[in-house]
Amino acid sequence: MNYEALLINKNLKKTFPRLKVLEILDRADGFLSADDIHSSFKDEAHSLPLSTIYRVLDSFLKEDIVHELNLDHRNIKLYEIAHKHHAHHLICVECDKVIHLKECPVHSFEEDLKETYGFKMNHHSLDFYGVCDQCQKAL
Amino acid sequence: MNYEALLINKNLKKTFPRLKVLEILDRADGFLSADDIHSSFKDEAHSLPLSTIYRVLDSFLKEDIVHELNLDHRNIKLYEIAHKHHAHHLICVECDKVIHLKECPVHSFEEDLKETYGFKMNHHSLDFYGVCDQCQKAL
DNA sequence: TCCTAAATGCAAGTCATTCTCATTAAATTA
DNA sequence: TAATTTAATGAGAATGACTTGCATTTAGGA
Ligand SMILES: [Mn+2]
Ligand SMILES: [Mn+2]
Ligand SMILES: [Zn+2]
Ligand SMILES: [Zn+2]
Repeated sequence: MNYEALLINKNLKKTFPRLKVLEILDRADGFLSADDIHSSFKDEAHSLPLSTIYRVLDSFLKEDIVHELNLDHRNIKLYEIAHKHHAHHLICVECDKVIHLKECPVHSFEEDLKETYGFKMNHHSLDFYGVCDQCQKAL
Repeated sequence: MNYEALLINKNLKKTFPRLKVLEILDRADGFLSADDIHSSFKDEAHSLPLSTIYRVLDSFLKEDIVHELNLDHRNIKLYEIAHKHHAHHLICVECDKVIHLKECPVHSFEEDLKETYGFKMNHHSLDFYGVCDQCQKAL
C-alpha cells in the first residue's frame, strides 16, 4: 500500500501524523481504537497526541480511507482501513474480537425501505454480538 | 399498563424512581434519552438525579423492561419500553426521528452464523441511517 | 523563497455515563 | 408492629472518550 499516493489521491496533505496513522492501521489486522493507535508508538516521546489522532481519523473518514465501528457493549469507536465493500460484524463481548462478514443480507430490504418510507439512505449498521468459540471454552 | 405489578413480576423493589421512570417511558411515544427523562420533570425540585435514572434504566435493562438503542451519529443511548419482539430502526440523522421496523430480515442469517462460527449469540443490531422524507423537503 | 491555508501540539473543555459514600426506604423476619 | 437486613437513592465528584481554542508549525502552491 502506497501511503503517500493514497493521500495525494484524496487531496489530503501528506503530513507525518497522517502517514503514521495510515501505516499503523494498515499493519494492524483488525480494528483499532484511537487509543490503540496512540499506544502503538514505542516511545511516548515520538508519539502523537490523541487530539491529532482524532483529527487524522476524521479526515480519513471523510475521504473514506477508514471505516468506523461503534461498539454497543463498550463506549468506543474502532477504525480500520476501508475495504472495498462495507462489511458487517460478529463481535465477541468477552474478548472484543471482531469477525468480518462478507455478505450483506439486507440489501434488498434496504431498497424496500427507501421505497416505502421515502428515505434518503446514508448507511446501515448490522452487527451481531455474542461470545466466541474460544471465550465460551474459557468461561 | 400496571407499573407496580410489572415491577413485582420482575422482582424489582417498588420504588418511587422506578415507578416514575416507568410512567415517563410508557407515556412517551418513542425513544427517550436519560436526559430526556430527567428534563421531563416539571419542577427541578421533584426531579430525579441523573445517577438514579441511569441506575433505574440499568435495572430495567437487566429485566428486559426497556430496550436500548445506540445511535451511530450522536453519542447517546436511547431507551423505550420493550415490545414483544426486538425491532430494527430507520433513523433520521437530521431530526433524530426513529421509525420502528417490524420485520427482522436476518433471522436465518443469524442461525447460519451461530453454526458457522460456534458463536453463542446475544443480540444483533440492525439500523438504517439516512434522511427522512420531511427533512429532505426542509433542506 | 515566500505566502497562506491547513494541520498540529498542547491544554483545557465537554458531555454522557459511572462511581463513592453517607443516608433512606423496601421488604423480610421476628 | 417493630426490628433487621439489604438494596436503592441523592448528591456530587470522578471518569473517559472525544472535542476545541489557540498559538505555532508546516505543506504545497505562487
Ligand atoms: Mn450491509
Ligand atoms: Mn432482528
Ligand atoms: Zn471472544
Ligand atoms: Zn428527519
